[in-house]
Amino acid sequence: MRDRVREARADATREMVIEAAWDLSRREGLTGWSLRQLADEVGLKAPTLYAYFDSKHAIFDAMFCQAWRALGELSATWPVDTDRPRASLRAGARSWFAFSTAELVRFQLMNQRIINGFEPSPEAYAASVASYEHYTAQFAAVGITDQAHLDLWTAMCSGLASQQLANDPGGERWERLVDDAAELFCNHVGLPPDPPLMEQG
Amino acid sequence: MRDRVREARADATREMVIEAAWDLSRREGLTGWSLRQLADEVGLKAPTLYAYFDSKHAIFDAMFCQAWRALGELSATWPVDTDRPRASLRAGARSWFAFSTAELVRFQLMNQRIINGFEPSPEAYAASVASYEHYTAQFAAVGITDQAHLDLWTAMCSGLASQQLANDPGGERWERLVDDAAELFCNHVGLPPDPPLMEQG
DNA sequence: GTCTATACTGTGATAGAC
DNA sequence: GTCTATCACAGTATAGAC
Repeated sequence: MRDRVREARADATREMVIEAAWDLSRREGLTGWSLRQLADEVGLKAPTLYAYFDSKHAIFDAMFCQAWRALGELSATWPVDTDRPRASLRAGARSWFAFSTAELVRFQLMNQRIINGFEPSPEAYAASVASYEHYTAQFAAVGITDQAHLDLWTAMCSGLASQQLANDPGGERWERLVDDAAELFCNHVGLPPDPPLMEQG
Repeated sequence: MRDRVREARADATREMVIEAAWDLSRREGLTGWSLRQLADEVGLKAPTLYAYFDSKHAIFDAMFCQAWRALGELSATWPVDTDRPRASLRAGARSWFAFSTAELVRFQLMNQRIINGFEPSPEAYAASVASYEHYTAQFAAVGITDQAHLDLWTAMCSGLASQQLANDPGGERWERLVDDAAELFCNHVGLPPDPPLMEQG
C-alpha cells in the first residue's frame, strides 16, 4: 500500500525527468546537455537522478522506449481499407512522415545511432519491434508480404523523412514527395488501382 | 623555401592526425574518443594538436571535407552514357551506395548531425556542394532536371544506405534493392528503356 | 615554431551522512 | 531519497623550455 504510493510518486518523478530531458534535447541537442543541467531543470541535484535512473544511458533508454511506444500507438490508429489499399498506404505514409519529422531529436534517437555506446535495452528494443510488427501486419492486410518490398518501403520513407529534417527543417520540400513515393511503390508491388470514389450528389 | 618545407611537414602531420582520427572513430565511434587519445595514437601530447588544428571541431571539419572530396572524386569517374541513361543511373547508384555503406562513421559524419554543435566550415560545406553539383550535372545530362525528381532520388538512395548501415551492417539486404529503386525511379521520371545491348558473337 | 607541463572548468558516476 | 564531497576524465588554454 505505502509501496504503491511511493512507486507512483517515483514514476511521476521519472516522467518529469524524461519530459525535461526531451525539452533540453530540443534546445541543446540530444547530446548537448549534462545531468547537472537536467537536474537543475527539475529542481534536483545531479546525484539524485541516480535514485531514478541507473545512468544517463538509462534516461535515453526511457526516451527511446517512449518514442517507439508513441509510434506504435499512432500506427494502431491507421485504418486499413482493403478495398482501397493505395489510399491506405498513402495515409499511413503521411501519418508516419508527420510523426517522424515533427521532432528532430526524436527521429535521431529512434533511427540514428547518435549517442555513442547507447544500445536500447531489451524492453526498449521490444517496443520498436512491436511497432514494426504493427506495420508488417498492415501491409499483410493488403497482400504485401515480400520482405524486399517492406524493406524498400522503409528505405523510401526513412529517406524522405531524414532528407526533410536535414535539408529543409520545418519545410515541406520532401513532404510533397510522399504521395509520389507511395504511388511508385504501389505500382512496383503490383497493387491494382483503387476503385473510383463515388461522390454523392 | 624553408617555409615550404615546414609547411609540407605540417601538412603531413595534419594528414597523419586525420588518419588516426578516422581510425579511432571506426573503433570507438565518431564521438567516442578524446584529444588525449588521438594524440597518443600519433605519439604527441594533446596540446600539441592545437598547433595543427584550432579545435576538435576543426579536426571533424577536416574529416568532413576529406570525405566529401572523396565522394566528389568518385562521382567524377561515373561515365554518363546518354544512350543508356538507365544503365548510367543504375551504375551511379551502385557506386554511391558502395561508397556510403563502406564506412559507417564516414556516412554519419557526412549525412547525419552526430556531433553536437558541429557546423562545417564554408570550405568544407563547399566540398559537399561541389559533390552535389556533380550529381545534378550528371542527371541533367540524361534530361532529368526537375528538383522534385532529384530530391526523390536523394531520398531513396540515402534511405537505402542508412537502412543498410543501421539494420544489416556488412550485409546486402538493402544493397539488393538498389537496382529496383533505380528502375522505379527511371519509370517515374519517364526515361525510355535503354536499347538492347548487342552481344558480339 | 614546436613541444612539455600544468591548470581551469565541467562531465558522468560513486560513497556515505542524514 | 536527497544531499555534500569526491573521483577520474574530458576539452581547452597558457606559460615556458629548447
